[in-house]
Amino acid sequence: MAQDPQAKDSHAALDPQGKGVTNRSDTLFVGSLEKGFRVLRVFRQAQRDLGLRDLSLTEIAKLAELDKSAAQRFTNTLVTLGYLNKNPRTRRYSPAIGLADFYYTYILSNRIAEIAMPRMIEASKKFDTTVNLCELSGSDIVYTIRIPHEKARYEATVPGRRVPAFCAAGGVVILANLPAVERDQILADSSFRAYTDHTITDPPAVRTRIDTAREKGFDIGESQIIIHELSTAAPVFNSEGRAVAALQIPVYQPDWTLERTWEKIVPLAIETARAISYSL
Amino acid sequence: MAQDPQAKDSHAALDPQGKGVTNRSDTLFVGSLEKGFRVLRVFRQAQRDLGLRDLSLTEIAKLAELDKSAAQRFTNTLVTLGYLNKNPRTRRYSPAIGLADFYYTYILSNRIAEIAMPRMIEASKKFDTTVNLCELSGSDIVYTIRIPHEKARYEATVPGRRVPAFCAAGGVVILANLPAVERDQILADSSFRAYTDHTITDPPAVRTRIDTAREKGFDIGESQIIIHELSTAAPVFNSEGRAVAALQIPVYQPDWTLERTWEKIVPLAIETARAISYSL
DNA sequence: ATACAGAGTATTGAATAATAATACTCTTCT
DNA sequence: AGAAGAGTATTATTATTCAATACTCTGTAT
Repeated sequence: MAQDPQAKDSHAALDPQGKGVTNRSDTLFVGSLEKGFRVLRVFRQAQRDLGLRDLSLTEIAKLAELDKSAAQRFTNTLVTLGYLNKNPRTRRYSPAIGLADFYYTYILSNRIAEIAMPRMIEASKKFDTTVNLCELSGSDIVYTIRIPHEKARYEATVPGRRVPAFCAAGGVVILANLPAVERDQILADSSFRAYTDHTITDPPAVRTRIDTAREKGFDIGESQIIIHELSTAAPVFNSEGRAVAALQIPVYQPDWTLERTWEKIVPLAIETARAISYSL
Repeated sequence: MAQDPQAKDSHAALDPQGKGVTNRSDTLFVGSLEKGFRVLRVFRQAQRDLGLRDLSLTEIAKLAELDKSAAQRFTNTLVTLGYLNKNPRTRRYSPAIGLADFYYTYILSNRIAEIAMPRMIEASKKFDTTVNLCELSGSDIVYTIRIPHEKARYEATVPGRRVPAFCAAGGVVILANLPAVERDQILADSSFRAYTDHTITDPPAVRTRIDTAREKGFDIGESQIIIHELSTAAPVFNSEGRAVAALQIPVYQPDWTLERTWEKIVPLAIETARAISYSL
């Protein structure tokens, strides 16, 4: 099941276009810190593009665009801090368990996730489906909470996954309910790359999809990222009426038809999203 | 349900007692990188101890033991990189979605988690229970994969959570199957703090519990970390026979009695852990 | 077996880039 | 309205990061 032609999760610029914030060349920008993070990021890239679970020093240096000495210093530091493992036999580096701390820190600071969690668990039991929460990050969405039920492809079940907002149902419903300027900016920053043969990448078609999602209050993506996946999403609003997240429920053909999805899943997604919104 | 007297997740030294690896004072240790991470870690501590979801610059400076200038530089850098949010109104900082990337990176590099995931999903459906995978990190265990079913306390459902190995069922079964020297070292590093009135903290009693777990091949903790929780765990071994993880299933009294847990949950945990082990 | 290439590790002087002090501005509370 | 506290911007100083280099190890090929 499921196919996705080594589709790179978009990633690139997390940079939250500085609200008067300092930029990369300021004296207040600590370059060493960025280099350290660059080393960590390289592992995600290597996984995606090369299918590698670990990396040698020279590979890290190459991918992170650091010289050998710098790579040496940063890997050593990261190992000492518990964020990278070093296999003493192979001398290769891999991500370490310490990295999980950051996700925990983020999620625990996230009121939306906290409020959503019990409702998502409940919703997932209704039809034994996966239920996800996602939010916007640059022009991607990131899955923050996942209640997995289907045995989908591994990456598709892990929180922290990034996919382009324009083609993911969760992204579409968030974009649909954002102020126009923000939406336009994000679409301008998006590269409309296809994940499957069915991915809607034509900009006018993408806009139509978004407009429809705004009118109807939900979106269904058919094989947009994973083939045979019907991805239903509804927006979550905070108390100021801003679309801050999306509740997304994927189901798979042929177990689920489009009709049954409309009938059962759409109302569940909308209702759950609404319940979360009311509590925010 | 559930109580836990503001029990600090232990955290402290991630430091994987350097295997000939450089230490903190080497020229190969980049201090700026550590300071940056110290700022991020402070948020977890603040959550735990102060219940704060966001922090002011001065609070960060105090907690991270940095002067105001340093705090300023590091927060600015982290905001630019997308790892902290800054609320322009309140000027307070909070963890940002970018942090979720690291968990994803780690989990995708983790063969055990990948193999465990589908079996855990299956197992969770058997009795509609939560199923977790955890591994050792210093003297803690960290939950790496969680399939939540019960509406337990929020923190208890989030991957990345840390609890002391000595009192968590998952920790006990891992410790039980580690080489004696390693086990002794970890116990020596542990601070036997109680989470509940029922937590077994007496060192000889802890050792007895561990020995029993080794003999029987599983452990059940009764209200060890959360009251009314019956926590069942079984060890996962890699192909060299090393205990690399634990499969843990929590159920709650009075829905579940100790007897039914023995009868239903223990075999499920053991069987699932074994199935994972065979595939490693 | 031996030699060679490639990769990883350790050391060091140089200077860049991080630092800490300080002055300035804004906010908030009395 | 004024004062205190917090956040921001700027600067000279020097400690810390840096990159070059030499050394050691590992594994492969001859």
